[in-house]
Amino acid sequence: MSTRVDHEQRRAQIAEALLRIADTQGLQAASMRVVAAEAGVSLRLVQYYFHTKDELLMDALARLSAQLQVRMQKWIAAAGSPPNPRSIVTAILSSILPTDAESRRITRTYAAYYTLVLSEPRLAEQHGTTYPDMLESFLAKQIRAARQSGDVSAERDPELTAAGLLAMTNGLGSSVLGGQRSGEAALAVLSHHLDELFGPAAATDLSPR
Amino acid sequence: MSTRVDHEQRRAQIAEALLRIADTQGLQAASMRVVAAEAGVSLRLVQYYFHTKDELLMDALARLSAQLQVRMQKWIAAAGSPPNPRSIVTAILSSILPTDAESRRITRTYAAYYTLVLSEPRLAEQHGTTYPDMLESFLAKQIRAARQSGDVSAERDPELTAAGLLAMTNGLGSSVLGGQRSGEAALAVLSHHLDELFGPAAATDLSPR
DNA sequence: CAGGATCTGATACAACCGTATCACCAGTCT
DNA sequence: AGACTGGTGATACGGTTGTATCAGATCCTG
Repeated sequence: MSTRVDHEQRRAQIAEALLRIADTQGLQAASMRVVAAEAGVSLRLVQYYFHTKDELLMDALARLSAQLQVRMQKWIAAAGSPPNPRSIVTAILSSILPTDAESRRITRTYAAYYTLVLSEPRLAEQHGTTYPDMLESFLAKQIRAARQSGDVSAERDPELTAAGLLAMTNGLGSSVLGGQRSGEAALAVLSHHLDELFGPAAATDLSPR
Repeated sequence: MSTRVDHEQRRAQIAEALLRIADTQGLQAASMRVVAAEAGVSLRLVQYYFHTKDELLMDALARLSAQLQVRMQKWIAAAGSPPNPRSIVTAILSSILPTDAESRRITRTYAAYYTLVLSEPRLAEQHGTTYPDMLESFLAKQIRAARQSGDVSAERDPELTAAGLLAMTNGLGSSVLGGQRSGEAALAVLSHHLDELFGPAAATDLSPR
């Protein structure tokens, strides 16, 4: 059971290279050879650690998804103490919006995967497609809590509202990536809708640390 | 100035074939040869009418954009007489949502182009990127009118609200394409938010004719 | 009717793709 | 010590890509 090098580390090194290329040049530019060059290894090595390209693609996607989850956790944790539904919802949605370098990278890379999933739906099943649903119901739970405490009007349906907010955030992200508006402008749109959903209340602190 | 065949018709025939492939298999599957086969012509002919692949890609995108505009016009016209801001906004947004075969085709094809634009931003300038901005300000105008007639709360900023609604609709469209929810479910989310924006009033008639 | 523009077919090209193969080196285990 | 396995390099294979070239049709115009 002895290995000269750390497999996991090597796989990470290569997968990260793939993600870097997907971010800057799109997935269609990420050939095995280009990935190998970006990672600073030989083509053979890429083949050795990932028997097929699909395997590499899937592994990298899993890592990307993990990175996003870590980021969201960080933003939620920094959402203010004690955490209330509003700050949690605000933190989650803001963390998805491409406003800083990291989120822009993640969002752009996800977008690169998006069309791949559209033309190859089998990939969706393989990867945790259930994840966005979990996120949506988590948001709905927060909104329901806020509604019971009177911070949100009783007329709002929690599920529909959560779905709408998440979709809006994704749509805003797309427009930022497409260069149609700045990250700050997108955040302003989101904030306006959150102000309207919850009371016109408090200041909106953002970003962790 | 004599031509045996109608150039425009031939170009349309080929470009339509490209769009059909982009819809069903994604843009990366739309090679010159495949497009030629789909259009039922020889590879040489495709090259003859479109000197380069970029030219074909751009021409097809322009046609797609025109198709969407026609569809939106049709929906607006059928939005009810006399048209009021609410019905117009509802018509526009619903027409974008992938609920029927045509809109699903258009949305999916647009999505196929999306990542292409991300990795090759120069394409965006070439194409009418100003179009979504026009749409957004048109929506804002409708909302401002509804605000002045008292149908929309004065606290709503027309521009921010319009941007949010459009982004939400785009985001909902993405989730439908991704198989996360049905077109009807997306429409329910949108309707809920429109009900909340305008009064809880009238029935929501949709789809033309 | 000759001549030139318009249109179409067949085929070639160099580059790149994902994947596979063959050979070799360096450690570990029996 | 010797066989075996994990890790690595160089190179080749068949296929597909966008584009180019050479040839031959078909038709309008002078």
